[in-house]
Amino acid sequence: MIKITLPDGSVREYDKGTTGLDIAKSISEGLARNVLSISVNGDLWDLSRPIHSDASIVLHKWENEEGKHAFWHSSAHLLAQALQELYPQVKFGIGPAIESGFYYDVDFGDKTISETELPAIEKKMKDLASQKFDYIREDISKEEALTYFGKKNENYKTELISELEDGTITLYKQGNFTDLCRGPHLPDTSSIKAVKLLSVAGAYWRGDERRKQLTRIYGITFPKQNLLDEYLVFLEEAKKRDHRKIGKELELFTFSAKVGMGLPLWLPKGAMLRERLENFLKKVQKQYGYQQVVTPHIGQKELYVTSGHYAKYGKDSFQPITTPAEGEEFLLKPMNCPHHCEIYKDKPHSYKELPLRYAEFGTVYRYEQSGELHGLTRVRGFTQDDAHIFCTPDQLKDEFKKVIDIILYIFKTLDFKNFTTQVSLRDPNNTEKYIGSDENWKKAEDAIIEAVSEKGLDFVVETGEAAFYGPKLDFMVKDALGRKWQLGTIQVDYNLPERFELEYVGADNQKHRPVMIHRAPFGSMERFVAVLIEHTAGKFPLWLTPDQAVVMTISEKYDDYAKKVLNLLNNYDIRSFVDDRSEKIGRKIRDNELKRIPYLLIVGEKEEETGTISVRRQGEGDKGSMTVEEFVTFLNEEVKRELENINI
RNA sequence: GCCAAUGUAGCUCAGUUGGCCAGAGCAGCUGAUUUGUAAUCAGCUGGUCGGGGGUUCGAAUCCCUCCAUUGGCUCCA
Repeated sequence: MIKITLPDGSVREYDKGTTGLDIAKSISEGLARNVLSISVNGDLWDLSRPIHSDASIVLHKWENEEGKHAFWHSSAHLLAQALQELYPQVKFGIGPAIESGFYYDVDFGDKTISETELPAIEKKMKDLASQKFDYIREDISKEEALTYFGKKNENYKTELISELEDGTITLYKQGNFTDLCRGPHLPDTSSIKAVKLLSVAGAYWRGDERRKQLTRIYGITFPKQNLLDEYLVFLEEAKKRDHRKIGKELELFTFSAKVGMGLPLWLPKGAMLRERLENFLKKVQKQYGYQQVVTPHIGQKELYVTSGHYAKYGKDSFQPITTPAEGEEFLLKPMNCPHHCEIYKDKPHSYKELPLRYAEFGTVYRYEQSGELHGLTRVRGFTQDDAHIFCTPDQLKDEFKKVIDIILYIFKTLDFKNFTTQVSLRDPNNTEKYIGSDENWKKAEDAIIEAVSEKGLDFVVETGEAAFYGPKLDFMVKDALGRKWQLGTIQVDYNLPERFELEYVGADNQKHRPVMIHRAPFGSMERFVAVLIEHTAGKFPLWLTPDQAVVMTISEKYDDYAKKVLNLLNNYDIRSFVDDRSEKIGRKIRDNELKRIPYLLIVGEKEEETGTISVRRQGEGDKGSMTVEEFVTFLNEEVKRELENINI
């Protein structure tokens, strides 16, 4: 007998060689029906794998990430099995579970596959699933594995195997499909009830663009049809929140093929929104001792040679602008920092002046690959809410922490609750990708980790993700479809001060080198607005929204009164307009609701007689009537509430 | 840049075994209506069917190419 410890601490005895499924059955029939995988002493196992010694276990169901993972991983194998039957020539790459579903990368040889073929593959998957194939685990040696896959000409598999350590390799088999796999898997295919293949895409083998591009098929599966239905509804809802769609509906921005792809054109309402965001941040930054500066959109090539950007990105950037006579070369600026370094160099600095904080809403231009462009989130010309802090090494950590405060304040004000933070460090095995000394990198990386830890942020560390001149802390927020975007960023930089030979005179009357912090709380106005749109579905906070109120007339008899109301609102700085179309009030309500105008003000006979307005809140309905002054107070209090949850 | 797909009026979309002057709803314009809490009625305007080339007696429809967009991959200072 062996002792099995359950998550609640209770211990049960089982025969040696019992399985996860046996344990589940011994607890309850319902659990046995729903359990998908098991952790044995912290390792993920199949439910059918015999347990030979004492262990503590956790059973995973659909509701657990581990359970879903096993389910989708097994589904990827099912997809592969279906592909093998339908397209015998196919060769397999890898097929993992992902955050929502799974994919399989396959090589169809000369054949191309299109999405029109997906329904047939789905059908085959469902057929196979209902045949209840067991997922059978098998241990073999590396040599045997190489021979086995070699015989089948599975060159992607043999490449993977040859890189594995010598020893035992596990295979999983269901029906006549066998795959190299660590597992774990479901006991059998029958629990996969609902299948949806979502898209076909190209994906380079092992993520290397120099290697062959395989066909990736994305899919998702569920143990019940209604879960799939719900997921498809979610996808539809997410589409409605897409910032590209809402941006068009609310007339915030547009693109023109004639102006150029990836170059956003901000329409009046979008420009208004953006301006308010800028003013909001300027106000916060003023309190933190930032000073606004302004620099041009181009700079001499030499500037970027000095900064190191030219060597790193010159070939992949917009190419230099040349002058007619003198043959000078200028680059569109890809970053503001070199310009700000030159501002710093305008005069000598004393340690008493530091930290110096130069801020600029600086528009930069980067050549992004055409296939990368995506609405406002990935563009070729964008405005960073940039600033560079020049400080002494002693001041670095405190300054870094203050920047974190600004970012958290902004996220809180705009109700971004589900952000993640990522510390990006240099790849120690690939240091030639970066500039600067090992010593400076260490100092910079330590400073970030200390500051972030002291701030109590919950962060993940990614090595190899640093900027080429320094490590960074990024704040990531998801869009409506769950795609992660980097918004705020803070970067520590010892290198540019050296390259630009920046100095200050210390208390010891000696020259010293300052440290630089690059930071952008929004990241870029474009991307930030995009994510804000998706978060709010276009219902912006009252303080930010382009139009706060609309005055709607019952009939044209009340046009004059409506204009009086509008004048009053203007006097109180309420952003508003009149809807005096010859339409019924129901129609005006509908149209302005759809335009996400927060307050709909109705004026007719009653209101004119009593000198009031009838107030309706977007999405909520009638709020009764009040005087314009009362409404202004009411609205201003709401704005105050939106902005006051922050104490700097 | 690569793989796959899409592109018909300002917007959403019909229209493919190739065949009468290419359609609808919404938006816009004109007129009627003077309206009380999510769509008033009528008329009209609007498209070189993404651009170019080809096949054909005939192309929105088939082929080639370019452009743009979408979903991914690679990249992201």
